[in-house]
Amino acid sequence: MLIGELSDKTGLSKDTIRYYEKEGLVQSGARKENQYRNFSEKAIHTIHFIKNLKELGFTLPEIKDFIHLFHNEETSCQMVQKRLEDHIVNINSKMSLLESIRTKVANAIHLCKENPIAKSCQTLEKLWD
Amino acid sequence: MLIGELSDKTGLSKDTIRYYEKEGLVQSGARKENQYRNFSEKAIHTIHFIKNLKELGFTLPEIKDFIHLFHNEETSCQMVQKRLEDHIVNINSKMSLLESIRTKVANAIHLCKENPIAKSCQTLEKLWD
DNA sequence: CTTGACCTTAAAGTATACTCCAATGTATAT
DNA sequence: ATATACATTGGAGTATACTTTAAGGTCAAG
Repeated sequence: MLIGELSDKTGLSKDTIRYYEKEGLVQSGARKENQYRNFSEKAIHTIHFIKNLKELGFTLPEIKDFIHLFHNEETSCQMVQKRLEDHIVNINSKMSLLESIRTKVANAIHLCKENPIAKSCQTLEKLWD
Repeated sequence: MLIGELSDKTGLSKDTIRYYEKEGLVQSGARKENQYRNFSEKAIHTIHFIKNLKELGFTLPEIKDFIHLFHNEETSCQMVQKRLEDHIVNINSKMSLLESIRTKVANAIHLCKENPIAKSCQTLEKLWD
């Protein structure tokens, strides 16, 4: 199928598909005589796979790695698990960072509420010194 | 003081200070005759203020807004509180997104652990279809 | 044979917050 | 006079995942 059809079937823009191909995430096989890309049904699955992994917060290089894993006979479930566990570690550290920020911002809001009439904002003063 | 001294006193690189000045976050006042920037003690506080707000996850344009608030007579604590509340809403939505991703990834890991011997990884298969 | 709907490429633009570079000017000590 | 340690500028580079642009080739229908 041509790129437009693949685009319609996956909801991914044609430009994005070309970009993914350039990055080695999707393959179009041999070009037609007219130089048009020629995708197989498999490309639909590949793009589906990419979308699912994007939703899990993986980057394109990481997703490329997953695609290699998927096509490699040697791949064990443990290898996949390892990637997922590394990923969850990253997610956890991002969450703790956000959590600590949230606490600080919540405290600042609390300070504002305590002195609602104050002409000068205690929160700003505190950030300044 | 010259930019190098300000850099030493704040721990911010000279390039970053110049960048902040260009963005209107810090002011150096009138140049010396030799065209060197001439910072006052206040610049130290301003940079301190910027750093504190960066730690709370604010962007430079947002921080610039806070600086304006700080220097404006009209600023009420409520105006500050409003910014903080908007910010916490953003933080919360980022956290829920991460939380939902974490759940999905944890489920995938669980699936890997359930079938540790499987030659083909159920998790990968599931992402593919 | 022209119109319109396809397709192609390379290259630049977007957003954010710097960081680095090159070329050059200035101040101070020896 | 020179070495060294400062300072200046404009502009490019970094990372990520696209999106947009410009200029042009291909194909089927009327």
